[in-house]
Amino acid sequence: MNEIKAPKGTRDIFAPEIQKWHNLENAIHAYYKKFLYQEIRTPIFEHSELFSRGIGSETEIVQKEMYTFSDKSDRSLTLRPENTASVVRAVIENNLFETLSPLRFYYIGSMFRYDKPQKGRYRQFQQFGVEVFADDSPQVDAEVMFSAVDFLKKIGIEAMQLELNSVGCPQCRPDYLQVLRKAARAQESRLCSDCRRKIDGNPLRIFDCKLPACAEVAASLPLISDHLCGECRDHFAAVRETLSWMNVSFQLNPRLVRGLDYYTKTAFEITSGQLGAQNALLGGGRYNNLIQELGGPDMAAIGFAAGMERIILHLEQLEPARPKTLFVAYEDPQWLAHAVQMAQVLREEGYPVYLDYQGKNLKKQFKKADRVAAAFTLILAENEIQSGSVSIKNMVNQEQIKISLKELNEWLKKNY
RNA sequence: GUGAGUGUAGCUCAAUGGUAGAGUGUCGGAUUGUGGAUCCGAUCGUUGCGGGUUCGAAUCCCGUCACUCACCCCA
Repeated sequence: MNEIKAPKGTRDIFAPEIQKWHNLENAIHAYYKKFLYQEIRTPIFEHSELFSRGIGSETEIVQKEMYTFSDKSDRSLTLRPENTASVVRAVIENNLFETLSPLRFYYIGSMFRYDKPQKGRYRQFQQFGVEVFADDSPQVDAEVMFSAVDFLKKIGIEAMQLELNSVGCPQCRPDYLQVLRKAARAQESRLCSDCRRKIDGNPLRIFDCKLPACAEVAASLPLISDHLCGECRDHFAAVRETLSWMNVSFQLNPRLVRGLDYYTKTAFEITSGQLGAQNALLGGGRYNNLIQELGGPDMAAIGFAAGMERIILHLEQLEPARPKTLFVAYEDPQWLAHAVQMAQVLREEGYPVYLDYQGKNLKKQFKKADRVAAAFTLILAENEIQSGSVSIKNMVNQEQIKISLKELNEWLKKNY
């Protein structure tokens, strides 16, 4: 069998699951309007350089996970692995600082990463996210986190945890990393080979190692929280205080690291125990230097991105929410024209209507009506046509009545 | 990139190395204006793919691909 299948890590979404996606998308649009966010749609692919400069050329994502290709003019393009860099690019390119206010955006769309698929992780996956520009207030950080938690609660997710950290800024992080490297190197012999490599690369990752020996070493390593500069420390304190005003509970996690280089100060993640190994539902933070690095003004920003497949995994299976359907049946092909016209009229009135063009006899058509879960079947036959009426059978309780066509609309209004 | 498990009918799954099956679904029928239930009948497969061992392979071995889960990383 060499039939063509969906590429590894991609999937088809259809009924009944598609209903969850509609619900989730609608909820996002509705919820974020309340905070004056506006939707932004950016291209699915960008110049590769946007991501290597934006996300960081040394990150795992840029190093090994990008879908990069050359187009026919030899431009290096990349399917977006995340959307923040694109949004920043769009805001700069279109001078949105000058024209839109407030500078708050949300997006919904596909991202692409060449990862090995497993539960909750795909090569093409959907994220929604928000970005707030031009405000360095700690209250904005808190509001963004509140909205994330509140939104997830409103769509029915309870079992989640907000984890919070400050990853410092260009003033304090380099100093901290030096201290950390030094401390790690002092205990290098006790670390696994993986962690030894991390010392020079990204020493923060040592905190993630699950080996007991490494965890023991990690417990003794200095924490960023003790090495923040005055500004970062004040900002972080204000963020936590605001969260408590807002009644948002959180867990401080001094080991929380983000996989993208652009984060400064606030970093956060919402995790869930129900997801298996890929337990991050949503992650984000502040990125006060990215806009300038991508050629824009010196402007603060904060945002997050959420994995929609992972959210969908948490949503209860819905009843197939098919709207109540009207089925138009005709006893003999000679009445097909009447049936078609009736369907047109009913659809014009707003009802979902189905009829079976290959219906050979009523028995078959009723079977079809049953399969499409029709609520009512409208029957046209010689009897009805001649008297200018229609028979209506309630498919649930099997009651059947005959009414004149003039009364049909009225009847539907009452009984549909 | 690394590791483990699983690949049999559209779907869920059986079959000690000896003729590939069941349930479900689909289609047809149980007399001509009526579905679901029941009954009867039909349809359904290169056992993921390619090699090897064997008189004989769905079954054992090797390879490969896909799916699932985990490592890694992340949403």
